[in-house]
Amino acid sequence: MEKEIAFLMDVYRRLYDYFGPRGWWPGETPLEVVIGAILTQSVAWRNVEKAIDNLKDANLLSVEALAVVDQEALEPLIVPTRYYKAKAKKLKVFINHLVGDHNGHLDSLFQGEMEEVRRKVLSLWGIGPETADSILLYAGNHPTFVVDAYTRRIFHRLGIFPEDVNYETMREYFMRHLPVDISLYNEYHALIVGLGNRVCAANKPDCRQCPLHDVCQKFRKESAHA
DNA sequence: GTCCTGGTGG
DNA sequence: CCACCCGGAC
Repeated sequence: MEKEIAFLMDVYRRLYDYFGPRGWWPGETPLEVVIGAILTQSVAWRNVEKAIDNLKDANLLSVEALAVVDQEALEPLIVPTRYYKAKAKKLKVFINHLVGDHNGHLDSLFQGEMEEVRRKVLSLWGIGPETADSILLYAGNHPTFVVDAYTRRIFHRLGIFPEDVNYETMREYFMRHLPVDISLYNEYHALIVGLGNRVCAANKPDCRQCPLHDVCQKFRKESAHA
């Protein structure tokens, strides 16, 4: 048990020393974080920025404006994020719940015991575990660990998870072995994403410049063959 | 052609 | 388990 804490904190320190603080989430307000978390599903963040700029230019970055805008009017603005019809619906579903059950206030939505809030957010159509945890951590200041496809890929290569590990198993691993710390969870996930899209790529990982190469099982195996 | 901070429905 | 949603950068 103590070994896992030491390992996870060593990985964290290496990533932090390599990248520095990432300053996440890249959104200016809690509402923007929520919108970004939905729009970034399976899409590069670069595309999300375009959509958020479009929403901002249309004066739609407020609960009041999003509450009255038609779903069909939302669609053309978020085309850069792919699946724009589905995502327009997801945004409306979230806003409708926020207005209907919380008088439009995110503070009210986030109030209460974390797992209770998480179940409530997860029950909304279009909000899966990664989006829910991103919203809870980065907009709601709840200490939940966000995991994603990068986390699975990186920690599988490190030798920690099987390739087909599910979301909840990964989340529980981090939350069981790390101290409950919002800032740590915030930065750790951001660093994992940084490594995932800059170094530990799906096809051609750049293992030579990876700050984790000497503790990586996959790297050791490939070296053993050389 | 590949990959990108997923989620739903069959 | 798999199809679908369905744009943009490299």
